[in-house]
Amino acid sequence: VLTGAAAVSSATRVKVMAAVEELGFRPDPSARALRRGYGDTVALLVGDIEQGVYSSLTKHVQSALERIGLELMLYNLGHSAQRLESILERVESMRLAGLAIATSDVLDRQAIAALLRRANEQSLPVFSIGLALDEHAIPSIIYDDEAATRRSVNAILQSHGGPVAYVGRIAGSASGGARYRGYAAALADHGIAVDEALVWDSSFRHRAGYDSAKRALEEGVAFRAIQAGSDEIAIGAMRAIVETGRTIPDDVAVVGIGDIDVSAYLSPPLTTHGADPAQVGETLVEMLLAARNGETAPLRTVLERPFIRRAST
Amino acid sequence: VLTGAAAVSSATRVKVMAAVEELGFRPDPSARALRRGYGDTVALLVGDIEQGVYSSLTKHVQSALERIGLELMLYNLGHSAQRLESILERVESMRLAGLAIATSDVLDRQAIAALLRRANEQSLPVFSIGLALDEHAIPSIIYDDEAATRRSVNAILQSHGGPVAYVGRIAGSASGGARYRGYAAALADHGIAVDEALVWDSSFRHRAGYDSAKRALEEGVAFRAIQAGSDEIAIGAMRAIVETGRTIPDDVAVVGIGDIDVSAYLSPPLTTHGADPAQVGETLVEMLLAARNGETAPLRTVLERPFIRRAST
DNA sequence: CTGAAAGCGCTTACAG
DNA sequence: CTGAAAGCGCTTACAG
Repeated sequence: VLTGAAAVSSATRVKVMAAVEELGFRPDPSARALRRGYGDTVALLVGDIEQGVYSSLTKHVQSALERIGLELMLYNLGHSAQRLESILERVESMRLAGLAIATSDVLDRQAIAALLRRANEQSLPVFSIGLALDEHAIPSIIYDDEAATRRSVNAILQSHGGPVAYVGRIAGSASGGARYRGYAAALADHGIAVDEALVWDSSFRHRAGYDSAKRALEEGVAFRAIQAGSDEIAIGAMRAIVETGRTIPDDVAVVGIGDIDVSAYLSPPLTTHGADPAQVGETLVEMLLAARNGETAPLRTVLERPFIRRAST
Repeated sequence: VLTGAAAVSSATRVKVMAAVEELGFRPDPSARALRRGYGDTVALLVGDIEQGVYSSLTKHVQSALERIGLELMLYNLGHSAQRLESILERVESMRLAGLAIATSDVLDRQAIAALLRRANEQSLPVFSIGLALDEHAIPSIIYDDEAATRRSVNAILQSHGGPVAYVGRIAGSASGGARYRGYAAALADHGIAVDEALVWDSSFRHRAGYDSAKRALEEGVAFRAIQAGSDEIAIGAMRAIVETGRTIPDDVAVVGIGDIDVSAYLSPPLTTHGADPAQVGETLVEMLLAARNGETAPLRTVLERPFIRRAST
């Protein structure tokens, strides 16, 4: 009766359901997982739960999963490829209902191979959030980051002029790369060549944005605006700008990407590109349900980022 | 050999271990949980994963658990008592290795009763982080928030004078309450009575701090400094202060509590009280190990918050 | 010290 | 349509 798999008379069904109600019967998840081969927990591997974009993603994914009766097991990658391998190994014996990897880090061949092995050998549904892995037949939910920064850098060039610097062309970050390409494309739209002195690598954290901008300012590099690779980077850069006696946006305009909670409450509030974690959670759930029913979900879902103009530009 | 429970000759042990190595044998977690009655996953229930203090806590708890071979299952309470009940019900059948509740919300009798039932009936180790439940025999890891705000408000009164306002005496929040008591105690230390016009309730979010401060400023309430109930609240209040043309700290000094990542990169950087999530993770693991071995861990662990002075005071 | 049996709570085929 | 058996992969007692 409970699995709905067998033909049962409605009289029996009613009796069974009454007993379920009376006894408060709940199928045992461990026993069910043991017998079925898969349970009701989904592993979510995030780049860094301390970053605003990942914590809000986690919140929405968890509540979306909960709505269809699934549990969320959380792993923090800490942007380490080595940790990914060890987590995949741990997870191997776990009879998961699904695995979602949410990181902007480019995965090396080995890591992708490990993911694919897991997906195929165990017929475990694997999904990617933020990183396009659809070429590897892994359904992916991504943002069009290149279009986003291209749009904002074009807007800055028109309203404030140049030069525009880019902070956060993070080595080994896919979204860092896409965001940088959008920046370069916007410059090309205006017939401007990329000046390597105005492109600064960094990690995704506040400190990285602060350090990059501080160094450039101290070295006397001239720029009218900054497009950052994340809101955290932008916030760090803003601090460096203010600390060295400059004003935002009059001396330097700043644009982030991600729209974390705090961005609207900075002084000045940060112009940025929004995200839609609730939509990501919904899409992931749809993909899980499709995989469960043996249907094919679209391999690539692309979400647009709304451009949010605030006083930092 | 693997459980270490039986007497085995060393020759056999070696042969078994060799086979384990060769075959890459890993005990099946579902089967083990089914037979033992408990598995290797710990449920962590957090107040709101989007708040910086909870995301860094989650990160450190996960990595501490991982070190002793445990998995973390995450639930977001969203500061809702109703959600707590439904999560406890879900979790009932899950054969958990432990359950940790991390929220600053005061739990009502019913919720505490549900927690205790779970702990006793199923002999499930239950722990509390941030909320003192040691009176109910639930081991608790807490910060001395009252001492923290008492110290900072005393420091402000000496360096900047008064009046000092308090934002975030959150209805139904234990830490909001403790932090408010510290504020009131510091005023008493200076022979000052609490002025209800200077105490503003709010939730823990940026918007709440912004709204409270904005309203007070527009109504012409005079104050020289603000002690906030969290860093997020402080950030919201800072925005309202700057927006209405005042300067921090010259017109209004601001102190937060929690030391979230962004606080050091604000303009001006926020004076606040630190946290030690790594220590919380370690302590939780010790408590879990003690419970597993039938030992008694201390029922109450109190962590001190370091006072971090930055330019907002 | 070794080996085999019982049983955790389910689901899935199968006999009636 | 109903009922009972087999088996998922372990751990724990028990017989030898």
